[in-house]
Amino acid sequence: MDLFLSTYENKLDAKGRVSVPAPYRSVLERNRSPLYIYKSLTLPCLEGCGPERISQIVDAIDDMDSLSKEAEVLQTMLFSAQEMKINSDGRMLLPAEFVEFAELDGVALFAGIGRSFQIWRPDRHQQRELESREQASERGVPRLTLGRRGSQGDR
Amino acid sequence: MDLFLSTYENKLDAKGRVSVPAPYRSVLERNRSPLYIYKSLTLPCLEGCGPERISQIVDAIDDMDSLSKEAEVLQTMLFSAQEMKINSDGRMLLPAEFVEFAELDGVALFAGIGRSFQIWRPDRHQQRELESREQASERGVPRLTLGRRGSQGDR
DNA sequence: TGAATTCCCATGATATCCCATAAGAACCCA
DNA sequence: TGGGTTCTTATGGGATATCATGGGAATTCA
Repeated sequence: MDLFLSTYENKLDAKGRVSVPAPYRSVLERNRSPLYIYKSLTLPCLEGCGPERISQIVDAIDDMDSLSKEAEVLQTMLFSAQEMKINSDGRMLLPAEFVEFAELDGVALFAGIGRSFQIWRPDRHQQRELESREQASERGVPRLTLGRRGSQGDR
Repeated sequence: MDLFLSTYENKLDAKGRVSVPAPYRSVLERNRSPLYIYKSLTLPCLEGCGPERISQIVDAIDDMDSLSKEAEVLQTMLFSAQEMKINSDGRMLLPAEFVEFAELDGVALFAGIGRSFQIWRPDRHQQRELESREQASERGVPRLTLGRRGSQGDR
């Protein structure tokens, strides 16, 4: 079970370098996966993932009318995505465009959410967590069905 | 996983020369693929791809009634297509017709969308990205609930 | 012969690599 | 349990290689 979990705050230096948290790195290395980063479609943060997610998007586009609005939306994810080179020190170089998009300023917060992770400006992330917890207590928690998927068709 | 991703803004000089982004070049070189450029059917931009994509289009046309209007429309993609020579500096020469079609003016924006890429006039492309992001936040991301495909997605 | 195109080289910016240091965490041995 | 040692990880600085791009010479074609 190779998943991205937990949160880490690492420094972003003037050159745009950040250390990728070691646990994330070892997930990627175990799978010999390169790392892809792209701008979130709906949130002011970056998303990181392995190649499976990227090829899901590519395949999804091929399966739909390639001239539709929906396909265009998915293409937006692709052309914001970059394969990141992680150097021997375990760092990657965030291009200026990414830094600006997430409005990072010296610190990058990595938040693992399973098969992918997000990169946030720390104060923004904290605010988002607060909002989510408020919503949970006001409107209740979304239904969480944890049955085994696949073996027995649930749903 | 040889895909065209990310965006790059390169200069288009008076001679019509543009650098093909190095990552795109290495995708093509790895596959020993020549590069084809053609005019988009529906958008004011150019499209670039390798030979597989071209033959996909050819096959798609062969599968339809070759005398139909639809086939005729798709055929216009093909006869606008040109194989581009990439010189030793990694640049290609965009014919005036292409430059005019995409209304390029000194800068060419390359946007990788998986198995192909597009070449835009930067302001136009930014507009397009904005629209897609609006649509995504209003109507949500198109069915990215693409559960796990197959059993093990890797490679 | 003139225009267009290909080839070659120079340059600056930027990314990539390498080494050094420091803080923490894990470890070991008494 | 405590104290010291070794590894791993994060981070800073500087050297090197790569890439985009401008200019000009050589070549081709009409």
